[in-house]
Amino acid sequence: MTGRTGPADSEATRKPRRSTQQKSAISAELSTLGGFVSAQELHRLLNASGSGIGVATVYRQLNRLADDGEIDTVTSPDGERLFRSCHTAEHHHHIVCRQCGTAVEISPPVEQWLDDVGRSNGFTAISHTFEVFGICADCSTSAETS
Amino acid sequence: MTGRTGPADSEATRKPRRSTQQKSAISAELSTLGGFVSAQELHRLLNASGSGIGVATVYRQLNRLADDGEIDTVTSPDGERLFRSCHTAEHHHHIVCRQCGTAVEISPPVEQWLDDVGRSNGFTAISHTFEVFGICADCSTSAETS
DNA sequence: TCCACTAGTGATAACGACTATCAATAAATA
DNA sequence: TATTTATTGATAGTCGTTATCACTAGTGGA
Repeated sequence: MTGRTGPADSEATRKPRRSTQQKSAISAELSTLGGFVSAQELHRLLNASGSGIGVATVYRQLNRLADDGEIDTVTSPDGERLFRSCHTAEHHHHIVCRQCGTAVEISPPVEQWLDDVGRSNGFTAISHTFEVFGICADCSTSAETS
Repeated sequence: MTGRTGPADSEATRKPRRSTQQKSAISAELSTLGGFVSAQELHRLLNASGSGIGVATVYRQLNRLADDGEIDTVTSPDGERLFRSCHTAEHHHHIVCRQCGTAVEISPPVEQWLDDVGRSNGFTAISHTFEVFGICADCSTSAETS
């Protein structure tokens, strides 16, 4: 016991969360982009526009935002994690453009199905990833005319 | 023109393929294991049982086997690739035990659905990953009784 | 308003998975 | 058996991501 009063963890698990310029810059950039971006790319973009945010901070904030459910994450085919600001809190999936990161939300008919399959095979604590990549209409037309 | 006769690429793209002890050892270990393993783990196991196979070789063979469709690959939630010998050549998915790597083949009702969704959103060249992880019956019971 | 406290930052080292390099080795073929 | 060259293995390098740690800057109280 330290004797400090403290905010007595308002939510389930207390998490101080202090608002900083970097955090705002990151979320801002993320929402103006719209599509999915890698942490590396985001870091590059942020520094290109002047702010001297470090890589570590980008990763930190991105992870935190993801934990808090404020952004969506996806793992690209080559193992890189991609992020995008998302407003739907509930579980959903995307079809993501390999080229520009544009994403459309989809709801594949697998959630219920998965439960059944898991149960009937004796599996518990089931988690799943369903990620779809493709080339969006814009990118495929611009590729043709080049 | 080198003048060599050569096998005139029997398949689509010619690929010499020479049979080596290492390759056999790797596929053997893979099929006795049964479940999914990471390249690193496989390398560890192989060296534990005497053979002095290098990491590079493990990765090379694993990649080659995967390319040839002789083994299945899956990407774990933390980005590591897992391999297992598989006999079904056609496209399918698995539900994999996070603990022991045991896998059951599943065929989620998404293949056709995906086509439709992709088309209706203007996406082409669609690829998808659908990976399910859980704890198998064996592992969950052994965890209880510990 | 000033201060103490500490979450958050940033530079960089470290880490882990994976790949490239390259001399040496060992299958296949003549 | 000799020749050719695919394959190997040790190792350095790449790349994404995280840990470390001294320092900076929100925040709440005096």
